[in-house]
Amino acid sequence: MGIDDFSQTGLVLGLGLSSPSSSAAAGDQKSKKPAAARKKTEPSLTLSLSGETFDQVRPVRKVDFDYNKVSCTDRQSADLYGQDSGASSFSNVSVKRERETGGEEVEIERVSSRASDEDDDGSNGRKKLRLTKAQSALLEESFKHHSTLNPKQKQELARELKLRPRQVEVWFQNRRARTKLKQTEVDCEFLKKCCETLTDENRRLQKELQELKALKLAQAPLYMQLPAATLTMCPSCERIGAENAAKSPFNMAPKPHFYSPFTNPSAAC
DNA sequence: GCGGTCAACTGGTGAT
DNA sequence: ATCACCAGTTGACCGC
Repeated sequence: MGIDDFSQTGLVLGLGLSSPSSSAAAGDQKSKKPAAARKKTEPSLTLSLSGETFDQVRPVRKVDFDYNKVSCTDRQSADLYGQDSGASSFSNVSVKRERETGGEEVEIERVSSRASDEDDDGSNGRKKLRLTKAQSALLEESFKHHSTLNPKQKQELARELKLRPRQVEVWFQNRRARTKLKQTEVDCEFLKKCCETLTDENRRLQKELQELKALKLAQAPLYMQLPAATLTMCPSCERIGAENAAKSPFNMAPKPHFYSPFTNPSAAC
């Protein structure tokens, strides 16, 4: 008996938790204490018309009691609400989703021996929810308009998508994280390029500096080409130094006047 | 089998 | 105290 067979009955068999509070969705709003909230809830088995009890579906935690609802959605709503509203949250049946060539998604039921084993010891690994294309599209569309949701928007979106508000909240959190990561990668690339550009510029300027130094050295008087250690500053050279500076090919700041120990300082001054 | 993706979780933090 | 958000992590699933 496959999902389709279930679906054709128009009934939903739900294994979940009945919260003492108004609804699981409302309890989920208090996201800071999900574990505690779950511990307060009671496992329940529900049978209802399809599409009525999606908000009872709870995520699976490895150490938590299996409070997943066992439900099947009808084929008409499979495209939008196909998986999490039931199929992907099966506690004893895992559902493999395959994409047909036309892009339409099909759900293939298969028995999971692991899930069966988990049933034996009462524990369960969490099942992977895959949002349908329609659900993702709607979430993306909503994300375009506002990257964060207020509680009302969250409730409304969850109702539209037939997901729990917590799932919508998680999707937005992860979506923001992905956006941020993507932006970080873009920034990183940009900074890399900046770094390369600056490195090239630095290299070019260093080279230019070397050339200017070489040029300056070539055009400097003989005494200026002598090592600095062999030069002594003339104590009374202000005027002459300034003149020399004015004659400098680089015409920079006035240079102090140096004289060679090999020349006569008094003659120079 | 392995790596990537992503829903879901945990623990921390700041705002109210 | 409660809530929303975030960073980091986990685990299921999928394609190769």
